[in-house]
Amino acid sequence: MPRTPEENERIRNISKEKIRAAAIDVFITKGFHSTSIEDVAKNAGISKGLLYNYYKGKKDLLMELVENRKEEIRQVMEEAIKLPSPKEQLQYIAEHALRNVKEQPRAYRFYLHLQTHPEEDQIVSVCSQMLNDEMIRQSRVQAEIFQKLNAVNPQLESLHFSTALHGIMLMYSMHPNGIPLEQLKYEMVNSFIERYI
Amino acid sequence: MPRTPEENERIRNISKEKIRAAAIDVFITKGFHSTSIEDVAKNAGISKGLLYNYYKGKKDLLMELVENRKEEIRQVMEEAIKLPSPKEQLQYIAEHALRNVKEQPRAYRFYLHLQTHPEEDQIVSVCSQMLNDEMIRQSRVQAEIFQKLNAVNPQLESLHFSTALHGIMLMYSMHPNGIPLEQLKYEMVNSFIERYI
Amino acid sequence: MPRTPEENERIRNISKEKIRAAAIDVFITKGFHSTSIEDVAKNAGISKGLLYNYYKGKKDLLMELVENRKEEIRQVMEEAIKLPSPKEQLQYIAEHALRNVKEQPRAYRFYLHLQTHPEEDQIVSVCSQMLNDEMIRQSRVQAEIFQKLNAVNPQLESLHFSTALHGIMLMYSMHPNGIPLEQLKYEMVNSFIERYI
Amino acid sequence: MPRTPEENERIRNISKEKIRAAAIDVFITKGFHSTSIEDVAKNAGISKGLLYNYYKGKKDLLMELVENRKEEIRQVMEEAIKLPSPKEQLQYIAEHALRNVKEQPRAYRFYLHLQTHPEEDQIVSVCSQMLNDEMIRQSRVQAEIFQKLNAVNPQLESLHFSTALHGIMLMYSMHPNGIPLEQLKYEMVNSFIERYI
DNA sequence: AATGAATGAGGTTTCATTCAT
DNA sequence: TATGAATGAAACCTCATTCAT
Repeated sequence: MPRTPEENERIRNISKEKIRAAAIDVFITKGFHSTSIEDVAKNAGISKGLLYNYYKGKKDLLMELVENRKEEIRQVMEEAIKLPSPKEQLQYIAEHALRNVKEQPRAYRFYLHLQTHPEEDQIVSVCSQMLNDEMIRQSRVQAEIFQKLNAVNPQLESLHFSTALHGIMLMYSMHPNGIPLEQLKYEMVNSFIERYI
Repeated sequence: MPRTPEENERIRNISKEKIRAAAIDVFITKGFHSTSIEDVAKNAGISKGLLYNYYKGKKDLLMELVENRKEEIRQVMEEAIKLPSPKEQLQYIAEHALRNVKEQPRAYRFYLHLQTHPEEDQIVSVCSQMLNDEMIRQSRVQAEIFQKLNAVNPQLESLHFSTALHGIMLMYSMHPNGIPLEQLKYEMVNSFIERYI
Repeated sequence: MPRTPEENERIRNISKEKIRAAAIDVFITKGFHSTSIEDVAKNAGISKGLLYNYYKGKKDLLMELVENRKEEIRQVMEEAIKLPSPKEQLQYIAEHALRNVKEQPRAYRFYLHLQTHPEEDQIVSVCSQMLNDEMIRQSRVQAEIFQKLNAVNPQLESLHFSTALHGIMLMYSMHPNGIPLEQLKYEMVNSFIERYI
Repeated sequence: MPRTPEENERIRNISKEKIRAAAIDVFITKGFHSTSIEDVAKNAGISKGLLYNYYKGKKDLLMELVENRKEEIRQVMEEAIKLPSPKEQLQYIAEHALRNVKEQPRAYRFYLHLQTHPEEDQIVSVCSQMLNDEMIRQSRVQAEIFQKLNAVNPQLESLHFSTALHGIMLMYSMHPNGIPLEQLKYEMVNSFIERYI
C-alpha cells in the first residue's frame, strides 16, 4: 500500500528541512565553496542522490537558505512598524539585529560573507544581490520612521542608523569575545535617540 | 655578463608585483574560489608555469595580497599618529579609510569578503585571520588616541569609532551609487568630535 | 471475491502492453540510452516502482519490445508463404515492409538503430543480435521462394532482394519527406519481377 | 627553455589524433553511450584531464569524428566526378563505397548507427543530422551523373542507386561473413549499367 | 626564466534499482 | 498492486599543480 500524498509531502518537507539545517551549518563552518554536496549530505545523514531529489544543486540549495534569511529580515521590519512610537520601532530594530548577531554571530558572518561576494561570480552573485536588495529595502522602511521623527533628512538619517548598526554587527561577528556588544548598543542607540527627544 | 644578485632580485620583485596586480584584479571581479590560476596568469600576461616560479600556489598568492593590505592599513595608522593633535589623528584615519573605500569600493568589498570567510575553510582562513588581527590592532592604537582625548572608556570609544567607520564602508562598498558618502562622513566625524571639544 | 488466476494474468498483460507502448514511444523519440525509467513510467502513467513489477529492468523491457518486433516480422513471412504464387509472395513481402516503414518510419529507424548497435555494448547487444538473426532467417525463407522461381542462385537472389528492400527502407526512414517511396517501390519490384516472367 | 609554438602544435596534433583514433575504436566496439571518457582516455594512453584539454567533452569528440567522416565521403564524390564518363563515375562510387564497408564493416555500422539515432536525443542529434545531410548531398551529385546518362528521372534514379548501394552496405556490415559482397556488387552495378548502354 | 602539456584528486550530477509503506 | 523516497555506483568535468623541454 503506497503512502498517501500527504504523508509523502510530510516526509519531503522533513527531509528538505533536514538538508537546509545541515547545509547552513556546514556552509557557516567551512564556507560555501569549500563545502561539497557530499559534506552537506553526510551532515544531513542522507545520501548525495537524495539531496538532488530536493534541490537542483548546491546553488539552488544556497538560494533557499538566502530566501529564508531574507524573509526573516523582512519580518523583523514588519513587526517593528507595528509598534506605537517611532522610538520604539527603532529600538526594536536595533535590539533585534544585535540580539540576532549575538546569538548567531557565525550566521551573520556567513551572510555578510555572501553579501560581499564579487559581483561576477557566476555561482553566488544572485544570492549576494538578493541580500543587498533587502538591505536597501530595510533602509527605506527605516527612513519612514525617521520621517515621523521629523528628521531633517530622513533618508540620510536612516542610512546613518543602518551603517552604525551594521558596523557593530560586523565587528562583533568577527570578534564575539572581544567586543562589548551591550555597551556599544547602549551608546549607539542613545546617540540616535538623544537627537529626537 | 650575468646580472648582479641585487638586479635579479629587483627584476623578480617587478614580476611578482605584476602578478599581484593581475591577481587582485581578477579576484575582485570573479572571486578567489571562482578564479583559476590560469585566469591569473593570463591576466598577468605570463604562463601558468611561471606563476609557480614566483608563488607556491594560489593560496600563497592570496597571502601576499593580504599581507600587502595589512601593511597598507598599518602605514595609515603610523602616519596618523605622527599628526600633532588627537583630533587630527582621528580625522586622518576616517578621511583615509573613507577615501580608500570611495576610490576602490570593490577592493574593500573583496577584503571584507575575505575577512568574513568561515573560520574553518582550510584554504583562506589564515588570510581571514590576518585581516581580523589587523582590525583589532588598529582599534588598540586608536584607543590610545581616545585616551589622549580623556575619553572615559577609551577602548569602548575606539571600538565605537571603528564600528561607525566600518559600517559606512561596508554599506558604501555594497552600493557605491546609493550611499551619500560625504554626508555620512560629515555626520559621523562630527558626532565623534563634538564630544571632545 | 478474488479474481481467477486467468483474470489476473489478463489484467497483467494489459498493463504490460500499456508499458510497452509507452516505452517504444519514448525510446523512438529520445533514444534508449537517453530515456530514463522514470520517463517511461511517466509516459505510461504509472510509477517507477510498478514498472519493476512487470519488467526486471530497462534492458528487459527493451528485450520484450524487440521480441514483439521479431514476432511481427515472422508473421509477415508466414502470411507471405501462404499465398499461391512466388510472385505474389515476393510482392506481399515488399508491400508489407514498405507499408510498414511508410506508416511508422520512426519505428523502423529505431529498430535499425538498435540493430546496428555495436556488438560489445553490454546493454543492448542481445537485442541487436536478435534482430539480425531474424533478418537472416527472413532471407532464408525468401531463398525458397526464389528457388520456386527457378532462380540460378536463389540465396544470392534473396539477399539481393533484401538489400534492395532494406536500402529503400533505410533511406525512407531517414527522409520520409524527401524520398518518393511509391516510385522506388515500383521500380524495385518491377526490376525483380521482370526477371522471372 | 620552453618548446617552440610549432613544437607544441605538433605535440597537440599528435595527441588529438591519438585520442580520435582511440575514440573511434572504442566507440565502434562499445557504442558511444556505453563508452566513458575514461575508456577513451585509457585506450589512448592518456589521462582523462588531457582529453578535456583537447575536446570540450564526449559530444565534441564525436562531432570531430563525424566531421572527418563527412569529409571522407565528400572527397569520394569529388574524385568520382573527375572521371571521364558517367559510367565510370558510378562505378567508382559503388566500388569505393563497397570497398570501404568491406574493409571496415564495423565503422560503417557505427556511423549508420549514429545516423539512425532518434532525432531528439540531445546528445547526438547534431551528428546524426550531419551524416544525413551528407547522404542527401551525395544523392544530388549523383543525380547529375544520371542526367548525363539521359535518365528519364535522374533524381529518382540516383535515389534508386543509393538505396541499392546502402542496402548492400547495411546488410554486409551486419553480416560480413554471410554476405557475398562481390557477387552482390556485380549484380547491382550491372543492373544499373545495363539500362544505360 | 619560461612554457604549456600532462596528471589526478576531487567535485558535481544522473539514474537504475531497491524497499518501506 | 502501487508509490515515490532513498541509495550508491558510475558517469562527467575542473583545475591546482608538476615537469619535460
